[in-house]
Amino acid sequence: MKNEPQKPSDLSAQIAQAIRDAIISGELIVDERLPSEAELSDQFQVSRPTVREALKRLAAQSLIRTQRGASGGAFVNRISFEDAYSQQVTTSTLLLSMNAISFDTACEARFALERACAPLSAQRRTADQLATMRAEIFRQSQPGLTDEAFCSSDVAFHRALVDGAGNPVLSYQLAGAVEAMQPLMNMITFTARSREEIIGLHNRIANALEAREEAKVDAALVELENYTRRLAQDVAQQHRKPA
Amino acid sequence: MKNEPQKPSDLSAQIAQAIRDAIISGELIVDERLPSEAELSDQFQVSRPTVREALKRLAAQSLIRTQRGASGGAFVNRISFEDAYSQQVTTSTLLLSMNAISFDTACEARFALERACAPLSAQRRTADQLATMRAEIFRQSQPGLTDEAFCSSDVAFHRALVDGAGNPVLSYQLAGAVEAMQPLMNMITFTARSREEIIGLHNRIANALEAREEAKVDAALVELENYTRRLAQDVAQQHRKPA
DNA sequence: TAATTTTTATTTGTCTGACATTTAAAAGTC
DNA sequence: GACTTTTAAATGTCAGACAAATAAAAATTA
Repeated sequence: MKNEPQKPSDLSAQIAQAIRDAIISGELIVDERLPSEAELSDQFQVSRPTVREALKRLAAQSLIRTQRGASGGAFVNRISFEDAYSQQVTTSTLLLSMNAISFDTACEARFALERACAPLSAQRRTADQLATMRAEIFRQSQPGLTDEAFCSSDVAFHRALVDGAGNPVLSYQLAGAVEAMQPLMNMITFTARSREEIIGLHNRIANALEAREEAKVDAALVELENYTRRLAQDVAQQHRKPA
Repeated sequence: MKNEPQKPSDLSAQIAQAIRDAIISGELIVDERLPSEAELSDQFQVSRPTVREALKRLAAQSLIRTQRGASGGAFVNRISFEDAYSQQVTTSTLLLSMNAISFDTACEARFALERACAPLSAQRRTADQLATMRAEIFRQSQPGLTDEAFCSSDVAFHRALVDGAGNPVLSYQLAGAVEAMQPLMNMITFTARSREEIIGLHNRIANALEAREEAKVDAALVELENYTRRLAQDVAQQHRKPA
């Protein structure tokens, strides 16, 4: 854990980086206790508030956790898929909403990624995952369902599809992407979408997965992508000439 | 920007969450200036150090940036692809190294994702991107190249492939994944890999992209995946019986 | 008047020192 | 030996101060 590798400003950022590097390099291992704030103050020759600001930066990235009391302190955190996933969703959501990503671009990326795990899912999906998808389809066909509930069920359906691949790395990457794009999707297709059409395609996906037919899963996903993009184009068209 | 929606501890985390929510909801927009630290202290009824810890948490996520001096302050940051990308690499790298992800799992995910953008890349790759890939292949075939340099060239090659899809969202997602997995890849294949074999496959990929033949790109990627996984199995075998 | 320099006010960055709170371990008690 | 009390160590929070940067206002000068 060396001391100052950066340009001269923002001590707390420098210290955070030094500790971060130590964690990434393996110099500090999971569940290892960092020196106390007082000791870090001495080591880095800064005050305790500065050290604390550095530690809070690391805590925000889930790199450490802190515990109060005797034998408490800051500990290197084992980053869980949940941690990584929720961080990715936050970041990706803002990234998309702040950078004027076109619906088409987001949609293309989303379905490209989803189709990537369709073959694996066709091979490996469990009965449980299939049941989840069926249950979500059932929810989606309930008459009184709000738009919000329909969308969240939509996300759950696709999440089950992705989880079917049985690869936690894929699930982490894809679920983050799908969820981050959902607000963008919803905003455009909220009013225009036909639930029947979507439910029909969901059913085709579920049936294809049940029969473990990769090609049919892929075909249904392609249709869903085309339908979604067509929808968005229609909505855009209407916005241009609202007469 | 409401005040306390959480359980009673870690004020700085609560305040950070409140501001984070305000940014995500759009209540605070890009480049908008937050109240000064003193004003936030008043609003949230906490001391300035506590406010500062909250702001540092947000800065660690690239949600805000700060500027000193008169008319300085904390501003809502427009998250760039670079920000999101580097954060994702850090998180994903640690996620993989801390959770005993098997090489096979990581490898499967990586190539599944990469194959997802191969068709798009075949359609859209620019002459420039193709030239980048050729240049990296050339580097890889230089005799005196260190293992580290070979690996970083490998990453650059695949990055160009991904960028060829012309979809920044895909590039962001994929490049993060590929780069995060590279250390894991290298660790296992460093000594055992045959550069000739890999360069041959890279050439096949580049040729297929030049001819815009999706199927051939995919086939070459599948072969590269199989080769890589076979390699890893061999290495694992040797470790078990080192005689 | 116009350009330049100086001053000033505001804001973040950092430090010192203190107290509150939590928690595990040590000491004491029955 | 089991339980209670005390103690010490650590993080969480606060108050007040000064340093440094920076933009705007004021003063100065050509």
